[in-house]
Amino acid sequence: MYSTDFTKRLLTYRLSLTHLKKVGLNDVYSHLLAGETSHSASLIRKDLSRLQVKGKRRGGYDIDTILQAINAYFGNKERDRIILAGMGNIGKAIIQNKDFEKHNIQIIASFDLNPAIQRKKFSIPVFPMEKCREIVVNYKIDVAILAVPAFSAQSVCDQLIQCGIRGILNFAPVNLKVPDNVYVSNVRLVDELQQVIYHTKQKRKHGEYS
Amino acid sequence: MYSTDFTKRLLTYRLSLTHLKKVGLNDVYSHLLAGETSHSASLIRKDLSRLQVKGKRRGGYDIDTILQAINAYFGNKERDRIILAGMGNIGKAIIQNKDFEKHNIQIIASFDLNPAIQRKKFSIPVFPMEKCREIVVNYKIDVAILAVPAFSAQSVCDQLIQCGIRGILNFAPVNLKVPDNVYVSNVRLVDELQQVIYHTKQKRKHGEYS
DNA sequence: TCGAATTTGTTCAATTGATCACAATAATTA
DNA sequence: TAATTATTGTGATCAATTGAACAAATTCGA
Repeated sequence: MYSTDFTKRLLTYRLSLTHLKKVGLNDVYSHLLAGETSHSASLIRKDLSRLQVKGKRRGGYDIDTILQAINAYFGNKERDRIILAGMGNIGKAIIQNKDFEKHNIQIIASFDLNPAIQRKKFSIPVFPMEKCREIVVNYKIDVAILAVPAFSAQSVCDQLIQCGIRGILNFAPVNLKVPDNVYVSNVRLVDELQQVIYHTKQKRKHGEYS
Repeated sequence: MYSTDFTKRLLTYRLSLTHLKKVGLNDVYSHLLAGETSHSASLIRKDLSRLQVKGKRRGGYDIDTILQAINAYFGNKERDRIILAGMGNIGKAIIQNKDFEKHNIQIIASFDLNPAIQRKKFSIPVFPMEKCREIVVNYKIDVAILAVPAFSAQSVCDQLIQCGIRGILNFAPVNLKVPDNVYVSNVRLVDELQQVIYHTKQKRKHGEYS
């Protein structure tokens, strides 16, 4: 299986390529894409080669061909349906984000422990956790976004897995414990920011300009 | 300079260690921390060695010592002050998040192009972009969170840099172009989710259980 | 049509990063 | 106290990933 870095780079390429296409280009050179994505040209060529995308020598690569290959890699034929656990600030921000729809990802339902929130109206239905199994099973859901407070994250995570969830995007600042047939990816906003702060300070110290 | 992976791991360790401490532990073995963080025990020992944290042979490591070393590594003496650009869904979710405060990061001001939003009351003041330079200079701000829509991301980014910002945490689905004395880290929610979906499917195919 | 210029595709080398393995050391038990 | 067990700390090895370099191919211009 390919490394997660490879997979991540593909999404970076896709972002730049859709942009370049919008700007009016039909072809790219590896150098051009390198400038856009800050990956080296030779690495890009290697990645495209792994995707079995052929370029024309001296002619560059056809953008649509690359985009199709990337989408095929992610299996973007069918629409992916997922659920959301936690309707706090982050949860709300997520369901209001239109980008998921654009990429054929649909959040079909949300869960929250708080009955007051269950009663409020959102763009998607909000259920109590007890409803989780029913929905996961009926709609054959594999993936969940976990956006609950830290103190309940592990417990909600366990419930999700119990219901059949096999992939989790976790926003809670917790290192979840899961069986190894479950895939977890963490988005830790504080950590991300702390890293930016750290590396910014480092650049000031060691950077070429200072 | 150390790799970003190392820096990221330290924050993972910190998360588990504060948890373990809360649970009542004073010491950890590298194996234990390995189980919590899903990094190998030997890698953890190497990392701690790089941090110049000494353990006791057969006695493990003192949790507080590690935590102090990690915090020292990130220079957590002084409070870090940053700004936020964009008061949409993500921006609002960020200022409502209490975790930043807990880690001594203070968001001192926010900026938004929309005058209606500027007039609303939030926990921090919201200014028009024209005020940016004044605040960045007066308060000596280095780092900004960029949470504006994709179409204006590059332009706002340019303005931030123009005002003196040197580190950016970017939430817009755009590959920003910045001079190389500026550090950028991207949080791409759609990409993160797409990766989870992809790897979850892969696990179903190739995983040990299936 | 021929040559020059340019870009891909791929091999090779080198660096980096992680794991392995084990010596050193400390604690525990008999 | 001596033997045994458990854990750190690190040198050596192994693997993976990236970058460099160059041959092959295509286009363009003269």
